[in-house]
Amino acid sequence: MQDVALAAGVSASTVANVLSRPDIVAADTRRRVEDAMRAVGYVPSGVARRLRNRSSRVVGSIILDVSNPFYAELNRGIEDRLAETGGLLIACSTDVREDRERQLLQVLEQQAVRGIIVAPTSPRIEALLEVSRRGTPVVLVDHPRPSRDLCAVTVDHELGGRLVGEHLLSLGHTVIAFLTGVGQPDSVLRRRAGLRSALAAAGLDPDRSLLDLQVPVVYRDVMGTAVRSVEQTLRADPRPTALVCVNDTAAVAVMKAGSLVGLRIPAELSVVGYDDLQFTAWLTPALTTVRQPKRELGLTAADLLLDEARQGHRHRQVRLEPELVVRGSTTAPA
Amino acid sequence: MQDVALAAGVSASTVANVLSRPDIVAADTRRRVEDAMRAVGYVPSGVARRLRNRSSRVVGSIILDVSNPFYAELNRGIEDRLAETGGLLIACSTDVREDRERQLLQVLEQQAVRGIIVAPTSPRIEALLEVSRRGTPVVLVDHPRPSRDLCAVTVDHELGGRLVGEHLLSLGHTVIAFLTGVGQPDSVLRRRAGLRSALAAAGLDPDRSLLDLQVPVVYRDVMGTAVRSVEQTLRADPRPTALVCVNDTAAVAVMKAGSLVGLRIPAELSVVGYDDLQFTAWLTPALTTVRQPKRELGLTAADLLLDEARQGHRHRQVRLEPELVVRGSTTAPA
DNA sequence: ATGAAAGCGCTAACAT
DNA sequence: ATGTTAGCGCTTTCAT
Repeated sequence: MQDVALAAGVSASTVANVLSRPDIVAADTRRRVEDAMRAVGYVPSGVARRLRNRSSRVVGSIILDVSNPFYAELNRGIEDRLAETGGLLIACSTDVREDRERQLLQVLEQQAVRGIIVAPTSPRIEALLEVSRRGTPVVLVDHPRPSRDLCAVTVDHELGGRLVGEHLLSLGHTVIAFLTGVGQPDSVLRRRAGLRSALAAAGLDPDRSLLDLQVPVVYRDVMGTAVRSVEQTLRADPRPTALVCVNDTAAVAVMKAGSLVGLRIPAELSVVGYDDLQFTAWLTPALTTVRQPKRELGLTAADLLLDEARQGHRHRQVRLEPELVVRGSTTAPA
Repeated sequence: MQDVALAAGVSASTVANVLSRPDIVAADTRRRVEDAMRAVGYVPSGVARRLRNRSSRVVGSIILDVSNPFYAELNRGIEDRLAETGGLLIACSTDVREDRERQLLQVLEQQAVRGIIVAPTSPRIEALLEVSRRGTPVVLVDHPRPSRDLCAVTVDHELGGRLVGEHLLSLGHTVIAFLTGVGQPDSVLRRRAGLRSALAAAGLDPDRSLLDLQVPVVYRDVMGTAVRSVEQTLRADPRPTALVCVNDTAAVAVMKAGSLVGLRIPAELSVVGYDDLQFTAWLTPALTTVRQPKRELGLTAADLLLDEARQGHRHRQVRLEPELVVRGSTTAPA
């Protein structure tokens, strides 16, 4: 900055003024300074600026895994909203490790980011509350127990489950399997509750008509896991005519497993996913699933975060609605 | 920091020493200071530290689209490598807009990040060279014309094309269609060159045995685009017996389009993708494709970037090899 | 072993 | 309209 000032024959503060309040600088002085900047190859120090100003344009997000399509789209929503006002996103993955979440939280707080958007690995949010209390806004995404002291966006997973239940009931299914891994997060439990409530509302006994299939997922052998799941479904008595999967990836694996064991889908078994990843529309049969408003989740989270800077901000809890997408993988039972 | 010093009954510099050189502080003083930090709820200012130190733990990446699985995995590789030394990633998307790339580059440089990893939108890299010259290391990913003045990682796309060609030839295909959008990047041109060289090596005339199918992609109607592509393939004379697609997503769409028009794949048409996204293994038929070393690309880029800080660093150009993955979507022509 | 002091690059109140 | 000046929170000599 000093160099620029020298080259332009003005003081450093005039250079500063050209940067932050160009209107108060005389037009030709401004031009001289701008030329000098270019000549010198001057790059303003965002770091020094922030030390002075307190304000940062960078927001952090801490989510499970940036390479998971669901979170990738979520992040994309955040990024798009931030970009509208020149903001940037630091996207970090935890791999569901609580220690990593804590570490990332700490680093981001020290970076003095504008705020942090977190899809928490655990329901315990004390650490998040502390960060928020110290002055770095925190927004929760898809967390089970929204706190009055934090903004939050969630998806109504119970509705998601209910929509699936109602759809299958309307097709005539009365025995349904619900395929999950072991030790599922709250969102899955809610979905299950929604599914059961739909069955109950139709006069069925959820304990008899909903079969819980908890399968330990072997990551090196997803296909093997899927085949076992399908076999287990077919062996059950009474045999389920529909299989509701914990997410689209699982559903795709299950459909493949079905074709491996010679099962016709949907004729012999209807399959339902969750998330609505893009390619599921292009499978054969195309997947019936529940669309999560992934991008909207990110947009809303960013909105809430940006609003924290406003005078008189009040924490809000927003709930978004998922949407049933009926395609070819479900049909009436044989 | 002053508060902590007061609470611990020491000077600010002792607090600073506890932070950056704990060993030179007397054990019990250190304990007193650490207690005070906790009591006060002290969070060191990463910003001030960087203004003093020059060093940042944050790396930026500028890629096409974080929600594209290919780039998501690339970023994941970068993030994983950085995490090993406490580094963080700011992941940004350009949507192939050059102005956005320029803007992001500028913001990241001002943030004084440790370095920037870029998958450039265009072959013109002057701006990148300038940033690098001014002191922010830049690493190129998958850029066509590696510069001697920048580190770079690329995938040997020509090899990728050749592998596909050799595979199809070995199955007995002699008329092959190559499906791309219009105005393809250099990487696709190289793949095409590899494909042609394989045909030539087998004694075929590439101009006759390779049919270029450039289809304008309508993003709102990917399926329509796919159907038109398949129809165009089938109408060509001589009729191609294999369709090589620009990427896995296109290949999946094409397979779906095939099933819509009653085409049996691979019996009547072999289909090949590119990238090896996870779910392609679970399609029916599973997709024959070329695996790009997505995560390795990220790991290597991060390695190169971190190495820039080393005394005596020399810019390097690393080329990674793709790998043919043969699955069910290709077979001998009827 | 600890503290005093200077300064990283910038901004904004105040003075000219 | 422009310049002077006093920090923002930290690190790092250099004294003590």
